[in-house]
Amino acid sequence: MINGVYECKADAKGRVAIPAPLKKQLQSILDQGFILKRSVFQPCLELFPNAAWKAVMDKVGHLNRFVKKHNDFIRLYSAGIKQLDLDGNARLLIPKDLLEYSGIRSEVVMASAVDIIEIWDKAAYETSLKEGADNFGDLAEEVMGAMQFGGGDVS
Amino acid sequence: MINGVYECKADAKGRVAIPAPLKKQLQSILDQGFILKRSVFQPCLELFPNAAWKAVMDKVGHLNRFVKKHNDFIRLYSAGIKQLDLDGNARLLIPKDLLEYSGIRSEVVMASAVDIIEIWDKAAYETSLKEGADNFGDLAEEVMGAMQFGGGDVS
DNA sequence: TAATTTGTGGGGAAAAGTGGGAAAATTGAT
DNA sequence: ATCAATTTTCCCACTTTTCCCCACAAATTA
Repeated sequence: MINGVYECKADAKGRVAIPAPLKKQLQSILDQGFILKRSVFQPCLELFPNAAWKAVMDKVGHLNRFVKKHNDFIRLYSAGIKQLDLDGNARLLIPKDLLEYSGIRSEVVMASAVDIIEIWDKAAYETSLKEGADNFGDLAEEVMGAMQFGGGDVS
Repeated sequence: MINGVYECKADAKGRVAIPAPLKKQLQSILDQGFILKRSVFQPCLELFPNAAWKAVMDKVGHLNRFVKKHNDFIRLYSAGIKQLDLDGNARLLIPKDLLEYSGIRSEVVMASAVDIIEIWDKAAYETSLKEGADNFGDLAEEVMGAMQFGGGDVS
């Protein structure tokens, strides 16, 4: 479980340093490599620690390739996957095609999402938060159902 | 359960001392760390004692990120999350992005909300109280009206 | 008034972030 | 096949920020 949302910067070469607090949380698995890929729903990137990626692949591995939709899903979901290691300064080098897909130029947001990290262009991130806030109440109720927050109110 | 609303100040570095009465209530968990994050609906911050946060994450951790609404919920709810510890003087160091989001410069209000603490810029807090006061009667009736209180009536 | 607790501010060491450039590798052209 | 040109990778050094500690001011209590 990873916790933390941090702003950082990409340099002209597409290198992004992992913010220190996140780096600390990932310390034990930093050298095990990562998978970087497009997000399914949003114009952002997803960074999977290798173990988290394996967990996903376990599930994908149980799909039936003789079912066309399964086969299609596997191909589409795997599109643009890159295996990455960090450089000596714990920076990710984001490939050009993924920079373009995510719209990342300089200002970047790294946002934990349970067991992976979403990597956003800052402006795109803020936009998506603003758009989502309007009906967050309905969303929370639908997604979390009877979940008990403080006083029955998700503030 | 945390009680009380207190005013305090942020210094030029974004450090906020926890008022003594609150500190007393939290004494046993001060050293267990906190989660600080944006509130979704209001321009204020939410401070979760670690235990309270874990309770939330137990549920969020079971969501399925292949469901778009789940994915959206996670991102919206996680906005601005930071893991924090107190410094040697029991002060919180509020990160720059959260200072900006909350509009906090100097005057701060810490308001308990059941098991978390809301942290407001004082002016923003007063404004939100004024706006809320107009229809507070209706709101109270709507939220609390249907609830069964223990012995007798609520008048 | 003295003593203790609470609140406030600042300085300096250490870590993190940032950028540039050299070495290595790849590509392409002659 | 060799050399030049471009890209990629790696490493180093500088700048900025953060964190930790100490010291003082204010307020509360004895």
